[in-house]
Amino acid sequence: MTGYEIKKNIDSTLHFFWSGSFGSIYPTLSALEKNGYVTKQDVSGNKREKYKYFITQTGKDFLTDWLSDPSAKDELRYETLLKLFFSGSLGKEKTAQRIDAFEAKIRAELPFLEMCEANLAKAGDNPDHVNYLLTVRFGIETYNGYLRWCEGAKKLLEER
Amino acid sequence: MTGYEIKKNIDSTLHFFWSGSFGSIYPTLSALEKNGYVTKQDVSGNKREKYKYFITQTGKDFLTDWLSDPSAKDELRYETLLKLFFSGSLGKEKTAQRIDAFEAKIRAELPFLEMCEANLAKAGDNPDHVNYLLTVRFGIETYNGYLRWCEGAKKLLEER
DNA sequence: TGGCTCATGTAATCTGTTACATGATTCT
DNA sequence: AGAATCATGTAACAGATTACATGAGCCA
Repeated sequence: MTGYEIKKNIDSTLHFFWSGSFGSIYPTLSALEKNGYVTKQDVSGNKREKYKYFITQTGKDFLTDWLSDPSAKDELRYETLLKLFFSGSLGKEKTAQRIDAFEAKIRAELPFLEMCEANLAKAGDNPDHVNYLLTVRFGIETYNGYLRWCEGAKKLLEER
Repeated sequence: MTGYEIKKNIDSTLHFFWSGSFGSIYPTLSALEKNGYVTKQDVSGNKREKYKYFITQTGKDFLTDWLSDPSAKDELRYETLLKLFFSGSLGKEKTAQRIDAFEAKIRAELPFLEMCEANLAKAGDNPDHVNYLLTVRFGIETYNGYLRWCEGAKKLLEER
């Protein structure tokens, strides 16, 4: 893929749990090429400049090693919750409004994930599809957990 | 609180959705003092050096402003899922092992959250407690979502 | 007395984003 | 013709971690 295509792919398929900017993607691709993990190929033709990157055997070996290592760093920095944690002084009403806004955001994003799930459930022969489907379902289950929380949270605020 | 106490508190109560190292906490406290948001007080006595920080009115006003702004940046960088996404070549068995390991990690952390919930549900008069309880419940619901995903994921791998 | 926890802080480094800089191509 | 998208890349900056440096106090 090209750097631009990689960015597009991250933003669509991975965006639930990963992100990356051009400012990190292009320098990383250059570094990968310098280390022999990928090769760069000019596919501009007579059009504007455009370079596709291809993984090398060295790159594949390195990737396999990385995938084989089960250790993984999962980072969350959830400012929404940080604010909620310290918002006791804000009052119930405002807190409830925050929760509504959060709920709306989640509900707006769910259909996209469900569409991805439906598409991946159909095309099931490629072994990679199973993994794609698993990550999509992770997003769906997490979001459903969020929604359950919203429901309970609003109930709690009413009671107190 | 002292810088050390702040770190301890983050690691225990907030660690589900926030983190911070001494390398960021101490310089931040110095910056806050320089800007008049907190004051620093020597509470060493005849013991080893120890400084407590207290929020000023300027600090409280700034905090209220920050809390009142509903915009929040929620970041996730979930390497576990990133690896899963690209692990189609690893085979079903290894993938299932990964999921088991993830499930074990989550199950190990849940009792702590449930203990926090029980404690907070009891002491219910302080208005801040409601918010603490809400964040703990967020953790619990999210973790339950993860567990539901683990169950479904293992089923999917068996079927295919 | 040895090891863990308490306690403060800095320096080097790493990783990433935002904003900038540039311009072609395609769609309406 | 104008707007959106395609396409590459750099430079300045921001925010955080890790490792270092130091040492007191407490408990078994």
